[in-house]
Amino acid sequence: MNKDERIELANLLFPNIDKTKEDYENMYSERNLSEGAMVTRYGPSPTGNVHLGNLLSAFCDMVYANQTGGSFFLRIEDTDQKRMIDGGIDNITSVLEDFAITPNEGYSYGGDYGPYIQSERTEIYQTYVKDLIIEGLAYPCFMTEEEEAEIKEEQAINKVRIGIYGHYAADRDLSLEEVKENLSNGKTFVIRLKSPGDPNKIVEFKDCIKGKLKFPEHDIDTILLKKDGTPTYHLAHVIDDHLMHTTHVIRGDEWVSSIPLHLQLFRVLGFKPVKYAHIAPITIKDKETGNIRKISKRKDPWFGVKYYDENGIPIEALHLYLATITNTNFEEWYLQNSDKNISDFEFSFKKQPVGGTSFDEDKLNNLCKTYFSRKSGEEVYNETLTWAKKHDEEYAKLLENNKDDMIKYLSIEKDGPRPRKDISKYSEVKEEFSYAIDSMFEKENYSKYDGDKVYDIDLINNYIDNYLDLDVDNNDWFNKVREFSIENGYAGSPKDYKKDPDNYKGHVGDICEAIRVMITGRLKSPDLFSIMKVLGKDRIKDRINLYSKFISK
RNA sequence: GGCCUGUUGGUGAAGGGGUUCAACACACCGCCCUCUCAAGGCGGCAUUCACGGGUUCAAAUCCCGUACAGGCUACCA
Repeated sequence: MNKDERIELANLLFPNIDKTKEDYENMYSERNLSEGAMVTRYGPSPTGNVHLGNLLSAFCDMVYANQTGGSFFLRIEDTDQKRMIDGGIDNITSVLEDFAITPNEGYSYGGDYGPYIQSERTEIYQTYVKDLIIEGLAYPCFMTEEEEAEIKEEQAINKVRIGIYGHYAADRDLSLEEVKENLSNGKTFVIRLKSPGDPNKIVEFKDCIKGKLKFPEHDIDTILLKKDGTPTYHLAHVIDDHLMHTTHVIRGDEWVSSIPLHLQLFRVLGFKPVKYAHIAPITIKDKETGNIRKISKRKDPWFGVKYYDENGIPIEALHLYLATITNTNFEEWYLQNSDKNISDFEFSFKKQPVGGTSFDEDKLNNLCKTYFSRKSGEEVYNETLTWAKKHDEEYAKLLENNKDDMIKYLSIEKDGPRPRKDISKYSEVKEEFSYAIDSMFEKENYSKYDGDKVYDIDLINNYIDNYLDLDVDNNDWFNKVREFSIENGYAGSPKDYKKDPDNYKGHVGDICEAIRVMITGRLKSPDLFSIMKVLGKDRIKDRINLYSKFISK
């Protein structure tokens, strides 16, 4: 076909397309950004639930765009109407919101480069394809899906490369007359790329994360426009990221084998290619088989996104985890910079893992503990309350009614360079601080105490009445306990006791243990004196009475 | 079948020819601190980097092969 024929063909195929690619080039002008600013995008398909892997890639998009003063946008990739699920799009935006991953622009966020949903961009794609046809770089293919499947089956049997290329691309050089005839016979068609690649040539390419990669040139006549006129991912990706002026495409590494195709499309369309950063999938070592596999929603609860909210894992702690798997040096940096947060860290593609990243639940847990340890008692209180309002209304009410006490308890051993590190989830607060709320303690009190010792109530009452002074500091308090111990036949320190156990009834620790169990109902607790201070003498006495009732039962 | 990619301790991983290169973190164990717990301190935990061969004076690091794992090979993304 000569050019005139191709123009006729293009008009025949796309009679309703009256814009030209120049119109769109002018419509979406270059972004006004400083040198080095990265424009990234998250392009989910509304075909299922969002999972951890999606979150990781969106997190990367956000972090790189933010730290370079660029832009991070959300684009809905809904070109496959068959796989759409109800509420899929709303689900995406609400998950992003819940996880504090905030695009600067995009679907439902606005911006100058929209529409940010591919189903509304069909005309744009068709305009570029029409141009490709005029240029002789694409053609209509009338092969049915069955015919194509047969070819591929035959290729598999003959052990040759699978795909529509070379002589398998039967409709590549149809004459205008043949096309017209097919059309008048009512045959449907797709538009294929007339790939200019030579598979004997090698394309070299540098991925921001994976480094140098080599592939044979792409020579398959990939489908650009489906039978229904909608684009395939490949075409939509290249056109959108060009028009939206994306600088870095960060995506899962299941896409690396498509790089030669995408690079070719950029060239054929006359676009400047984007930079690619392919991130490794999140994997897990299967306990049964010992194999590494992608994490799955069914087997691995943390893969689903609901898990975090339901279990009371703070979003910021999850961000911390995402940051540690995004850059392998983040963790060390964070531990050394207790006063800084994620936005102070400089992420780099060079420090991004190349192979699979394995999910490490222990590490997440530890990160959560570190997160809580760096929050003040009041912050922990507020966040826990917010969480409880959603998941445990009864407890939320108790928290609200006991705000002052609760904050005091949550603040124990929080100052200084080694803050307490005992909570890893909001859901643990209720259990960990079971002694903190009087009404709760009255109900549950000693039911959780699993020791078998019975403590001497008179002894402790004697101590409370005659020795306890809540207005002193921790050292003086403890010296007083020691004094009391010695006077009552207990050793002043565990060491003294160990030297000569027969000479003593026990040691200070036993006295403290008795007090601890009586006022908290447990053998382990944060600093005892701090708890006593919050309670005050009257409530301490109440609890001892409670204990006496408990043991007389 | 073809084309890519990966494989370092109980776990997550650093390191991409020599020089503390087998870092760091988590977990675990031991000791110390200590009224308990958490935290913290000290120490232990891969003589060796999937396996085989090659290049080199020198390899976890480069090359080839094998095994295993993952991805792609859709009118899905």
